[in-house]
Amino acid sequence: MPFESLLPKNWDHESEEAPLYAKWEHSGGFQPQGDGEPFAILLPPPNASEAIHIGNAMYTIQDILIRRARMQGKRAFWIPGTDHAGFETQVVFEKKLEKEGKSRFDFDRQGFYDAVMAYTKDNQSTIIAQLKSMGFSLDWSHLYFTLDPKIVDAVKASFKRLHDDGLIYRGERLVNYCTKHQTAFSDLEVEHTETEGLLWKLRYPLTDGSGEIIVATTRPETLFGDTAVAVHPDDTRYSSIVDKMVKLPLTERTIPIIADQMVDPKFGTGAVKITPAHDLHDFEVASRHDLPSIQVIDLRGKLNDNAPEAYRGLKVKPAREQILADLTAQGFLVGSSTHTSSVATCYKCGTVIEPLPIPQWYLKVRDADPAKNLAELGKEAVASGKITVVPERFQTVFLNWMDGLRDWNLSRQVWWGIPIPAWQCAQCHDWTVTAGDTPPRCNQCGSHELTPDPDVFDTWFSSSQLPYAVLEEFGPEFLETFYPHAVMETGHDILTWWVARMIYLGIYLRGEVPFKAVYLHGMITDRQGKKMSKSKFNVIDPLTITAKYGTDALRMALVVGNSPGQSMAMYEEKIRGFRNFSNKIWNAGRFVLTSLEAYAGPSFSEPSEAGQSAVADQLLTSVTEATTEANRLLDQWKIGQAGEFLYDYFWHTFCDRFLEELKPALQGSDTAAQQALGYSLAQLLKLLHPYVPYVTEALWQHLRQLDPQLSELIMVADWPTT
RNA sequence: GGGCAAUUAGCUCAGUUGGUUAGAGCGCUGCAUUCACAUUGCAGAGGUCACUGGUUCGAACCCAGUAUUGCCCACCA
Repeated sequence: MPFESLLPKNWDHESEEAPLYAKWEHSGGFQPQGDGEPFAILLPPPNASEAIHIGNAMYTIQDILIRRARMQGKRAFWIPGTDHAGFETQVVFEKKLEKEGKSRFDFDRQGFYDAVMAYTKDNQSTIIAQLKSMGFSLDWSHLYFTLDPKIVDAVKASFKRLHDDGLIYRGERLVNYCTKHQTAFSDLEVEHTETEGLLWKLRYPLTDGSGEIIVATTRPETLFGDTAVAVHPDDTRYSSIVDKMVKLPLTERTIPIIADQMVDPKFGTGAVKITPAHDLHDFEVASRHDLPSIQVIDLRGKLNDNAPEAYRGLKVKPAREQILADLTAQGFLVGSSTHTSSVATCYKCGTVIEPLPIPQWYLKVRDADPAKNLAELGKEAVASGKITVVPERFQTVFLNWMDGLRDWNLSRQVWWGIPIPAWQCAQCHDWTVTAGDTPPRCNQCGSHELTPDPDVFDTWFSSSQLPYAVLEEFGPEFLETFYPHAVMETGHDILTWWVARMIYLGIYLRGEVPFKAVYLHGMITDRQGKKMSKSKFNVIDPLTITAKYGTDALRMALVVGNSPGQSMAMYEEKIRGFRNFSNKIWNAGRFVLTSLEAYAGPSFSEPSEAGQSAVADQLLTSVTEATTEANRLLDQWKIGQAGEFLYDYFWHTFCDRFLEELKPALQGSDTAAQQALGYSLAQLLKLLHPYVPYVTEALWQHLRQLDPQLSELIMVADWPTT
């Protein structure tokens, strides 16, 4: 059949893409094949309960890496999965409930969990379909979900092991607590925002009647939790009254004046009230001076029974107003001044974080024993080059981060997630940790009165174990073969949340780095360089784009003109340009196909002998050079540059120059020139295939009709080398 | 307060580690249509490479500093 009538003038992505994907998937080529070098990439799991967003479209980089590896004959294994995204999903789900006039408290705990599970599973099929439509060559026969029983078991077993090794402990300290979401957070989940506030000066009279001390505070409502007033040891203004007692306003309680280095004599009045239960500094001062701690704010952000009756049950803000009014009335308020400070807020809802004394499970990141020093183990892996970081500058970011690493709070007061396998004894209050099974008795005193910890793990604790937990889920031979993974490709924004934790947990728990390289891409922004967010109405939905311009166009637009770690603007005109490129490839292919319709020469899979045409010879040389250049860039992780190079080469050298110059040869019977042309096209399609898989595969299928020796799919064709 | 990045054409950005006249896409100007592709081709205009010094035979690139923007980290009550 003549190609001319067979092939439409324009690349028809709409009708071509889905059948091609089905063909790939059914071929089994997405699964690791043969016995080449193992090359695994774990898909950073998208949130199962959300639709795909433009950030997920950046998985294109992984697809490019995996498709090239596959063509290079490696055992390419790209592992798909979805994330239960504990807290994130619970927030979304609760918002949905709120719209229905319900809350999670309308469910019992299991009922709620089941409802979220159903909701999540429901959405999961949507996101899988969306990932497929992006052309991603993921091995769907090995799909994981972060709450798969085996993964859950692995996470609990790790917790037990870390606990037994002394790296997990029950920390009695202040935690970052969001009173709206009713859960604690790690330091990472707290955002600091500059806020203009007031600094009040309060008069605390000395009990011996010899005077008073004026303290400066931004939080007068915590006054009932004060257990001391602190001044700097060298501050001569106060040296004579250190160790004297003062009477706490609005109460009958007396507290001491103490001296501590922490106090900045130049700030405020040089005297600060110490509220160990509600301030991180004060907590430390209290532990140095052995001061008691009195909690006056409860988990809902209201004053509790430790406050005088008049204030109990008031939320922080009204309580503050009431207390200030009373202090003023009784002459304790000396004055106030404006004051800018950075206030800790919940990264999700913006509620001011309340530091509260709640015991939680912590992972100890430093230890005197080098074999247990997680922070140093992680550092060493990167510093020594066992893990390559791309771009390089993030290596410094990583190392600096590890230097400042602090113990990690693993507990979340959330219902959706993996329950922490710990039980508290009603008798001795000690904790018994297992790998999941309910313990028969308390490890400490043998009592049978055990209560399970109601908390769940921080999602990142489980996701940080995915590199091995997922492989183990598939079977021990997978861990054996594919660990460590070839590369972890993700956004630079989660270097600290996720990548760092995967590294040190992988090294400690499995004795080897989880991946050999980390590739960090930048964030996608709108044309003005602003972050995309639903509330700004500047989001680009990847599926709308692919429907309009084709998947290949979006894929090119995402990687070309971008370098790792650098944020990148995305807008429609840019994508349109790459739609034109898809079409250019299509038409170049169409032209070659129609020109060679009657071709009966040697296969296109090998370069021809020296041809009769000088132009054909130049073409072969040129394609060889282009192949070298593309490989050189790709070997240096320069995916964007390689893409741009191939774009430019194909369009302006192959098409504009060689196709034009070879037109005369195609009219005649210069078989050598024709073979050179067919060969060159095949090579270029292969080089382009990881970037624009659909249009290249579509053409390849037609090219095979001229040359049955070509592989069945370009997806598994031999990668061009020189 | 500390750290990291960015600053190159009207716009969005590359620039392969110091080497001729600094590149691309979009936009703009002019020309071309029975030609694989107008989702095209050819030609062209457009840049003091943020600024100031320094190193060098030679700097967009290296060094020191300045400015602006963005991001990350940080417990000043």
